Amino acid sequence: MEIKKILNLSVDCVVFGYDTDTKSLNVLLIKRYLETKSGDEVLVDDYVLTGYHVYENETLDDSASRVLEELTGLTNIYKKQFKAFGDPNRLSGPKDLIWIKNEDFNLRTVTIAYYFLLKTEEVDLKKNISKAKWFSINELPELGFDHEQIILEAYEDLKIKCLQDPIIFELLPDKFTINDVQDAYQSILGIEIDNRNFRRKLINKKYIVSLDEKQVGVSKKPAQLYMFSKDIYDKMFQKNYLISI
Amino acid sequence: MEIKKILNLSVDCVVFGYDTDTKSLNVLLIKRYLETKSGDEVLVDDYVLTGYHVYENETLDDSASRVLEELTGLTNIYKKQFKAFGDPNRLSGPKDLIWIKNEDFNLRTVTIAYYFLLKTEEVDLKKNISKAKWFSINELPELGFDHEQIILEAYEDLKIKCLQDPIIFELLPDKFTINDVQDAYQSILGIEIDNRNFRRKLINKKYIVSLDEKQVGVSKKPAQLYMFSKDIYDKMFQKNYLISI
DNA sequence: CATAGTAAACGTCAAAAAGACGCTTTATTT
DNA sequence: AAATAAAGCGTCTTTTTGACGTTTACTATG
Repeated sequence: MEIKKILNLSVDCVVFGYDTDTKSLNVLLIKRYLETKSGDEVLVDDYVLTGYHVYENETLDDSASRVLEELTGLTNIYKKQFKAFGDPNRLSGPKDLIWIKNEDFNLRTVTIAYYFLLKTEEVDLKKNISKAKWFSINELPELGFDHEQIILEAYEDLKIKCLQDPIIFELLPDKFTINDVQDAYQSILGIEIDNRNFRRKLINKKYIVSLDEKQVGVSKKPAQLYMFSKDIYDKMFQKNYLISI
Repeated sequence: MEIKKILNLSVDCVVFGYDTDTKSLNVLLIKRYLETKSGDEVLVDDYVLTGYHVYENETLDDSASRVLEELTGLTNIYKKQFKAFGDPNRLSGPKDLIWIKNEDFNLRTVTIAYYFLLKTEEVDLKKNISKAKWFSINELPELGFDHEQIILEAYEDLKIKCLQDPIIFELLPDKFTINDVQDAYQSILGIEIDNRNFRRKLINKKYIVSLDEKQVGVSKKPAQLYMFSKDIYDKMFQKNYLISI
């Protein structure tokens, strides 16, 4: 009995990494390989998201976590399933080329897209065999398939989510300064914030905990370090709905 | 060549309808039919969401819209794709029964779940062949498959979305009173709101437009009618991001 | 036709949050 | 020791929110 897939299911991962030094929100992308029908390998000058088939006995969430772990070695990273992409022709490409990792290139492929939030520094790219590279969200390279659209939709979702939940702290180191937080908001949202008002607002949050530590190795006045207490946050907001339409 | 699907793709639609009279948020569900292997039809005492296979040349969005139109006759209804459900065993059920509409019952089925927002009164259930019925979100019947989970996740998403965007007006008639809006929020969010403060706040929004009309046929002082101006709203909020973490 | 009843609609005051902006402090570099 | 530059504090005003008392306008009823 010949088995023929008529549908292919994958996950794609938009890995967001924030870099505190450059104040840049980055996306982790991999160089795309193609091979011709004759089997020669061809390097195509574009990038794609990491993604892979969903295994037979795997949940979608597990699949996304697996893909991330294979690429970065990281587990327990903030993850959000944000949209499914499944246009009938979404993977159409050069007809004589077949994506090396995907023998089902000509099938309809539905992908469940996730995004992850982590610190750029957390990922050790050198130990990776793959041609992974960070790109600023503002300077994306040529992207294969519909991956630019996927990234931009992830970014939109992230921006909105940023304003509702304290996910900014997923992107920042455990110990951060008030200005780190402000910079992250400014960079991600593309806005300017008054430092003095922002400071006051943030310091007054009970879940922003002042540490007995200051920055070291800075060439100006070292700033106070803080941490985010998820415990306190969760206790404060066990369902607080505020109408703000 | 035998063709065997190893994966089944469907959309499921959570149709939310708000009833201004009963102040209840309802979900449209259909009685589930099963048939045994011998071909007898059996009525199972539970309900399911409307959903169907995604056709070969159809986008996911189109598929959801088609399913809604087949059930309700309605088009151009607020629609949101909110999550994909694809656990390997998510459609497991009684082994000797096969869902009448789904010959792929034993396959892994990934469903892209949408919710729709409309007015309960808008749907004429009588002209429907299907056994569709409205249920209050607070009094759901026994549900088949994982559809209770899907509904509850849709509801959670709706509650959050409600607080960000003016989607409440998708659930209300074109002409409504201030109290209608308050009732809808209270019912959907399960909260109490002070009428005088809510009133002030809502009336001050430029996109809440007072009409030259009042309620008719009420046995008390008839209330002023208002409408929601999407035009004005859109002009006001062409990206206003407010940090409120 | 007056009156009672009820929901609609308006108003006030205080507390809290947001916005704008000036000034001081402190560690480091020169 | 002075200069520098970012960190950090303070003040004043405006806006928003929250709590709650009062008035108005329509229908129903006697």
